Amino acid sequence: MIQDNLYLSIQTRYVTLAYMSAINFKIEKRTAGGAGRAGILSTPHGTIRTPAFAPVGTKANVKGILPSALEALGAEVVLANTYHLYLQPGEKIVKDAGGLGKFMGWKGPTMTDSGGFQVFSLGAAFGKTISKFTKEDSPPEESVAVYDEGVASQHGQLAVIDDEGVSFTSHLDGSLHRFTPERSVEIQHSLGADIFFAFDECTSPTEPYAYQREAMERTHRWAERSLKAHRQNIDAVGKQALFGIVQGGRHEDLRKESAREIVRLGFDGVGIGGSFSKEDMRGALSAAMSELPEELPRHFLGIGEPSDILEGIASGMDLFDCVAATRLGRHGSIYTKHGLLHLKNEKYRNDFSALDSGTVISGTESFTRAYVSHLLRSGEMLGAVIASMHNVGFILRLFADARQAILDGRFEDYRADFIRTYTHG
RNA sequence: GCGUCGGUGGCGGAGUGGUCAAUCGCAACAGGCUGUAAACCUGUCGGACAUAGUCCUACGGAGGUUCGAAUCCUCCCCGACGCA
Repeated sequence: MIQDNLYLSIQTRYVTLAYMSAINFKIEKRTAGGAGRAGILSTPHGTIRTPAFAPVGTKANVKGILPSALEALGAEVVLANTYHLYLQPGEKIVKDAGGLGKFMGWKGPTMTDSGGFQVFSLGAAFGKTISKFTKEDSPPEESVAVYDEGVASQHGQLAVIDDEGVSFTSHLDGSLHRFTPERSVEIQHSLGADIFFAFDECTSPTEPYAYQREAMERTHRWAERSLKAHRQNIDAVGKQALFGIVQGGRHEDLRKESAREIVRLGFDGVGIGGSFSKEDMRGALSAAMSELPEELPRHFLGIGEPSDILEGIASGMDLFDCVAATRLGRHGSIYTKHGLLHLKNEKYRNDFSALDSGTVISGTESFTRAYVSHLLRSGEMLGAVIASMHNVGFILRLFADARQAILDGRFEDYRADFIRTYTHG
């Protein structure tokens, strides 16, 4: 431990001399015999106790949840999206408002994703069943297109990649736009989040190895260009930290290679990206982790569901973000310690029990399943609000409990207990 | 009382001689959702047989015309409107 701290301080000094990182990360405790850790991440807008969950607020709002409620639920950081804010209202508005946090009324730390994921979701995954996670048994060619033909480009997608960057067709009005790594950095400087990500290419798991390598190498070149663009803005360097993103699909050799390269480039932190099939996540993750230095904070992009979160924490991930909590809630499903539950189902119409008995979630204590079921059925937005709050609160509680378990030296027990109850409730 | 227009599956509402167990919307029932093109999407939705498919019962009621009727004719019941 003493050696670790010494190593850390040397690293910190080195980084300080070189770039004056806007953030500082300190590991407090590690899981016994495992890779997991609890730490403190200091940012210009406050500290984040890790492992931590960043509720996703794509368009500078966490759907259905006021910042004050978010704070009460225990959130310490939120993540917004470059692509969406660039299109609407435009990054200048956000900058003029005083930055993302001020604009949205959130006092704590913020993050922005680079728009890289949209290269995927509006590109390779466009109109297909592929998403952040892909099921092996649903081949993409059987997918149903749900997009507006008039908006789609002749490629059948809204984003087309070349080595220099990506051309986008706006999903809002069909207008043509272009992102490059430099442009993404420039926009994210305007958005002003404490932590932001390098522009990357997220690939579909259905792509062959050769393409996974090609995309990974492109992501690396983009990473280097992103860093260069960032460092040219001295003002931003002191206020914002830049995370590079590890890609490489499901291939462990690519994941290792990518992790080494992203680390070599000298980012303030590392994001693990990608679209997975359930089976591939663990292998890809552990391969990448094996190449990462302890002292860099690690963000597991787009994860996740409770079991995946615990898997990530056990593997040594520090930060997570995911739309599932809000989306599931908005669509009528809630997390409980016994698993996911569809509140719109008939059996909850007269279920006057708590949303998840025994789990106290700030602001939702007085609502019953029957009440929220009624609100959801009748299309009242309060139903979506309560369910979203509940889910975000549930996930934040999971993180808080997991963190405490790490500090208490009983993380694996906690994880096993949670999973047992959650999947066999 | 006379006249006109109507009565279709839980609701709204298409269909106006065969390709109709009947387009579509809503509701209902279930499923999906992991760096948000998502307050969204998908499936089922008369009954029976596990499915394909087959059979049964159905378009206010009863008759009739026809090879064949939700669709045409007659009478009856009900509704809206108009005239007395």
